[in-house]
Amino acid sequence: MHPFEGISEQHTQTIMKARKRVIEAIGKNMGLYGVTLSVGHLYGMLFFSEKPMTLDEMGKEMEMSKTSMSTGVRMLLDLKMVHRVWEKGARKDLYEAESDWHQTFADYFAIEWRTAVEANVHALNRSAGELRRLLEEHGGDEALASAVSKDLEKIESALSYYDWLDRLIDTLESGKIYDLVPKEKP
Amino acid sequence: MHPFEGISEQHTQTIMKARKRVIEAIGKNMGLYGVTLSVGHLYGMLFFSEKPMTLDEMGKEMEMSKTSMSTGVRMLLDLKMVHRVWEKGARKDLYEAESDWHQTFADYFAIEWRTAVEANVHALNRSAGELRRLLEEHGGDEALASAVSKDLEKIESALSYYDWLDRLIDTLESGKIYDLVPKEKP
DNA sequence: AAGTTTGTACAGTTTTTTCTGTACGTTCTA
DNA sequence: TAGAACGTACAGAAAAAACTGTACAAACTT
Repeated sequence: MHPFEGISEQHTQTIMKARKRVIEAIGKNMGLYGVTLSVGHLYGMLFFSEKPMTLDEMGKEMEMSKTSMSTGVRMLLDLKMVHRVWEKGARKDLYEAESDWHQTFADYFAIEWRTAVEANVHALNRSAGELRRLLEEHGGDEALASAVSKDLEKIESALSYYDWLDRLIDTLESGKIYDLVPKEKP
Repeated sequence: MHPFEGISEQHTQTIMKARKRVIEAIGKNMGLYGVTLSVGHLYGMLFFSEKPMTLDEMGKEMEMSKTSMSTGVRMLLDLKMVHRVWEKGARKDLYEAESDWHQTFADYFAIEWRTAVEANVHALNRSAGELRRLLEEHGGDEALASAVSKDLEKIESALSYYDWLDRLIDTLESGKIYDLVPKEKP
């Protein structure tokens, strides 16, 4: 990261310091996306890099092993926070940070939260089915019916929440969210 | 967790199995809220418990130390996923899972994401200020102006995103989100 | 086809996090 | 006011994770 040809040492320092503050902040808060401090830092670095970077360049800049860069980049790729870039006759793979953070946010939900919703809904439906069957077959048993009904209520309430969450994620994924909450300040 | 008085062993098994599946799924996916598998599991357990639980009861049920229950509960309290319950002349503290998951979801953003937004915005503004000053004072320097402008653009784009995210969180916190994405299926 | 170069799998090490047991301050009981 | 019970701070042990170096397969160069 020395893109500052023709710029004095002092001004370079100022720019680097400004960048570093932001990178640090980003890195620290990317725990919300389930990534390490160092992976967050890697993203921040790529965010400011004006040209796509290779694994070797990242490793040098971060003072970390190439292996770590490889796994770090893969995580960021999975989250769609980074994408591979093609360049004429390039030997090495090149990576670039996704700069549209609205998109990144939406992707995160479409990828991670959607998966969780599906897994939970699956479990909830399965259990709800079993409980409903129990209720059908032994509905006469007062104590049983009462206990099962309580659980079923909780499960149904959870399912209703996930239904809503799923629709919320839909609006993020489709971009319809920007009709509801506009990008530009009202 | 043996609320099943007057229910046969076999039916108790069925209910427990249904619960366990859900608790497991919940626990597994609560990593999205930044908590451990075991804390997620604790939450799931509380979710199905029909009466509020004490730390000792949780420890017994989870087969974990009371200390772990204490710290686990505090995390869940911080996330507002669990709240303390008052009971007539109770020696021990009692805790209960927040059952409104819409609220839990909203609180999570209001608590964790809002904090992150604020920290990042702070850093971005600070750095933007420094860069703008640099630009004002040495705008004549072609190379400098070009480099600084690129960084400023990125920062401003990020700030614009955070402004949007902040407003999105507002709609979650105020409940206005349910006008935009209704709880009930359309 | 031989020789490089590149990215990643894997095993081992280091670091971090999670969990436990003890100790102690606080609050309730008698 | 003495005694017991409760919750948590803290330090150490156990478990999990992050990170590194080596080794190797795939792709490219010549």
